[in-house]
Amino acid sequence: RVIIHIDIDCFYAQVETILNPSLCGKPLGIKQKNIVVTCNYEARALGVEKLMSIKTALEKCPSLVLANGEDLKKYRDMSEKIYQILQSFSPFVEKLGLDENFIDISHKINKSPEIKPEVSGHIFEEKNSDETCACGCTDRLKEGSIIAQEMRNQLKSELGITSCAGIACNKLLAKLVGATHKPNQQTTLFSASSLNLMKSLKHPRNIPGIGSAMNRKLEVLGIDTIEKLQATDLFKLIEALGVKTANQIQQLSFGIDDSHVKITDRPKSIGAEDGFPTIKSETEVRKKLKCLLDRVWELVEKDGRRPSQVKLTVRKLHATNHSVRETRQTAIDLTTGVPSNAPLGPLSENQEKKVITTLMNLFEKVVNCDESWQVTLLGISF
DNA sequence: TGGGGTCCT
DNA sequence: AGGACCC
Repeated sequence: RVIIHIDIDCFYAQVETILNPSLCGKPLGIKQKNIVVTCNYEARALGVEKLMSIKTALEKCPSLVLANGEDLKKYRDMSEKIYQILQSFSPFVEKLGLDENFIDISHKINKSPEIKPEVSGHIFEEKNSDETCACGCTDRLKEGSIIAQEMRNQLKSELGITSCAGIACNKLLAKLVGATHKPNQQTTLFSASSLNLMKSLKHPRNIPGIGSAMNRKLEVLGIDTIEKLQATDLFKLIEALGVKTANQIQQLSFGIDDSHVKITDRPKSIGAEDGFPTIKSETEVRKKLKCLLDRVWELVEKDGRRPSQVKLTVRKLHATNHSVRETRQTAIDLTTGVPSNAPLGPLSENQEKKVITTLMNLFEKVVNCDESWQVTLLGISF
């Protein structure tokens, strides 16, 4: 296969700069509540990092300009335009978050090209990559790099967006190799260098698919390098992680990933949440929920499908000083009064009343109304 | 630490 | 319903 991974450079910061060109060239951070969730390269040069607290960021970089990124609408809109452009190259596009996409272009690769393609962009380990694989994949990947370049050129010319691309024979390697030259560059991995790319990650935690929980289990086993993960006896790994996960992550450690690019279709859930210092009364909760419902209903209406379930998310300030999230879900019937096949419109008063009542009932299952409670986040999801 | 999502158990 | 993972 030939898989391309496209990753937009500091996505939120680019969108803000396109919407407000006067930000261009200035150190820019995108803030959500107390956190700089991402920032542009000017800010990074001055010491700002992703997920840093606003306080620390301003200490490091007093000239930092901040844009509020709590409402994701602008980013969703740009993400959709990016997706549409990539889809014009291949129907096999999978979104990961708002700013990353995998594209399978295997079917677009010329079986017998008249002229041998040259690579566009970087090659991973250029020096020792002069061998051409007997199966023909080297030329196929080179052709992939040309297509990736065309995709990135089009994102730049039509949207003004710069991006990175990785080109490889599977999703794992495409994503990893694309990150080796940033920003606004692309890198191709020929399969002979796969093991070297994996080893260059150093720590197993750097493999996508190995998160903090699995990493902790691996460290208990003394596995703290990719090579140790490769060399670990599979039965030992199965004992700790279960057969499926054990097999999967040991394969990943060798750069093997058979997972397919899964076409991103309509979302399985649509939600909105909001965090805040603290809420202590049910009237405040009701008000917050109404506000969230208006926000989420915009998205639901655009989607067009009639929700059949609602989920409430509540984050409580626990006595032990750290917070806990709980969810409650129930069926909901929003068809009463209208033909059940009628298009979804703006939220009627009846529907709003029904949803809010349902949500308040769910809320009472989460908080014990006799005792005092503090809520620091509410979320609605359909 | 934020405001989203997916899939598996 | 929660927990793991991703951004």
